[in-house]
Amino acid sequence: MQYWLFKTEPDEFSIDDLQRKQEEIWDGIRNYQARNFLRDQVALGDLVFIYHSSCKEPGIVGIAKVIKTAFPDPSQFNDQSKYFDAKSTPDNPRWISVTLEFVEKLPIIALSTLKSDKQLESMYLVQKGSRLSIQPVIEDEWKYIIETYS
DNA sequence: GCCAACGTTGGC
DNA sequence: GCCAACGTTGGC
Repeated sequence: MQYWLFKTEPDEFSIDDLQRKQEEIWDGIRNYQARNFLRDQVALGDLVFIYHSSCKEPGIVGIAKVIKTAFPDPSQFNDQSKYFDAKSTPDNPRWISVTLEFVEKLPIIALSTLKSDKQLESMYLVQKGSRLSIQPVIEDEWKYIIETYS
């Protein structure tokens, strides 16, 4: 069992949207490091913190579960999509999606809270320059966050 | 809107 | 392969 943190902008797709739809193809990831995690490491049954970014109160807002692993991100072939990539072909897809299922909503665990917690100093999310939209969370961090803040 | 910290592109 | 210019992320 592995743990992850996926960022999303709530204006685009929020935890409430996921709760309403129950499952969602996680598309639009256009960063190679994040893509590599999706392609090579995200496994069936892994648990994911859903994180709201670029919004009034950034933070962890819920939990989801991986119910389908690496497949070509459909949006890269859709020329109507803002994620369309003309250089990607079905034979050699460049971008990868997984499907997430809603598990639960959490009372927001604010970025400022996580940042000020000494126990979480080494968490990737709070590192300077951390920008990855798909990032691993180590088991100790996951359990500590659940026990302390949910 | 600002800007630090990256990531990508493309000429050489 | 180097690196300047440009683009993006995302907190504040």
